[in-house]
Amino acid sequence: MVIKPSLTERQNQVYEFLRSYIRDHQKPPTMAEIGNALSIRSTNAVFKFVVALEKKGYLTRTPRVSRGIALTQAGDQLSFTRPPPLLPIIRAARSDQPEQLRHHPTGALHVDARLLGPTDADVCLVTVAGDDGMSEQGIRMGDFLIVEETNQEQLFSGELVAAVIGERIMARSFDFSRNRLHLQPSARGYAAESFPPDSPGCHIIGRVLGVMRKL
Amino acid sequence: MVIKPSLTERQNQVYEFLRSYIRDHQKPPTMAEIGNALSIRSTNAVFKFVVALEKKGYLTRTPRVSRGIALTQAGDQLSFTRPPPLLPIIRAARSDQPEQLRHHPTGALHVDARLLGPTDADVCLVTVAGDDGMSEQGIRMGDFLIVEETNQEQLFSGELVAAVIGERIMARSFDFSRNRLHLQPSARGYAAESFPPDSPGCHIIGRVLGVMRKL
DNA sequence: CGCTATGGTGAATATGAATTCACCATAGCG
DNA sequence: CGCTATGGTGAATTCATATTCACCATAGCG
Repeated sequence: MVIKPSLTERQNQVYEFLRSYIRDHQKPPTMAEIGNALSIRSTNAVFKFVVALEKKGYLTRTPRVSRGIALTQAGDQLSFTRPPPLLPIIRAARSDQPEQLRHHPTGALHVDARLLGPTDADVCLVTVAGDDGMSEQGIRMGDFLIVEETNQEQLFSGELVAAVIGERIMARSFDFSRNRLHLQPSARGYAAESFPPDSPGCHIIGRVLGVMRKL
Repeated sequence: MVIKPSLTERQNQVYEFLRSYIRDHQKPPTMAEIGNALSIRSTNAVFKFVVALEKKGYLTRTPRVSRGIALTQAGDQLSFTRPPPLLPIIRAARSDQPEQLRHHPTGALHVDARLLGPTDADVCLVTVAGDDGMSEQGIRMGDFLIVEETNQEQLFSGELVAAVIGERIMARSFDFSRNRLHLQPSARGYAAESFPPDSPGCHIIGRVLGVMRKL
């Protein structure tokens, strides 16, 4: 078991116990329960561990409240406690009618928040329709792309983006230069495409945060 | 708001409050907190609601334990889609000690049941440690593989499997012929490996059901 | 050596919280 | 009408839990 930075062996044990207890019971343990698990007879010793972990930022307490312990983000609780968001799967639409995209989801999948990372934007899933020339990026036909919906101004050159080109959704490497939008596939044999800003033939959905595939 | 079978309006309100409180606080509320939210001044009234909900199977209590309420699966299924399973992320272990694998998860991620498909076996996640020669399959370094834990007899030739070879976990195409186990990478330049059955140098974790990647 | 951090025991204390008791109001029903 | 289920008040009681106090042992360090 990896010991977290600045935690002693024993503090780490307490921390790991908190994680497993919360996962199993859907609520934090009491001081006595912690002590019981780690063979500490005095709740005082446990209390001091909890305070130490709080000081180091691994948890927060609500004083004088039973089971008042909550693990912090730093301590990595999001993934196993909060139910993961349900992301809509959007289907292709014509690039000159991008508003249509969000209104006709074909389904939805739960995606763990840790695959999303910190983002305030809406996130959706798009399916890769065909072999779209991104095999070098490990993207294949049928994959789901996790897409953070951003507008063009928030993107950096070289980022992987999902875009509607014509009536197809594809993944492309993004580049904006010489006042034109360049969308490049990763594989040879596929043509890069280039559009003027606000071209009706091309609509950027957003940044690709991840990929999911069912075999 | 849809009222669940056999719940009164008020009982339903209590139940919905429990759900939202647990979602927001990662722990169940106290009687007083419930009463507070629903403008019930007497904890006794709240207590009677909780007992009623317990009797109807919407929750279970741990008597005389603070925050001893736990919502049941039954109540969950009626009210919202089941939270996706939380799969442990297992780390490399030596192939001659495969039992060790499950006992030291390094974390866990929620994975939508639709990516898993129908399976009764245990499913876990493994991380792809390095470029392991499966780029033709769209598998890259750092990817999570969704692995259905199966033993060798249940596998078919040509299936993609995850295996512990030496101390590394890798994805390989599975083939059993001439009384030997053949594990082939997809890319040229990587050697296929071949083992006798039950070789201590190789342990099959199971069939790869899917892939997840965070960029 | 004295000083400090860590990890502990055991008991006392105060507050949090579940549970019980007594009693009330309203609505539906045979 | 009397009966029962539901929903409620307020206070008392008892157990659970957090927090504090006093004191101890060990190891590393200047």
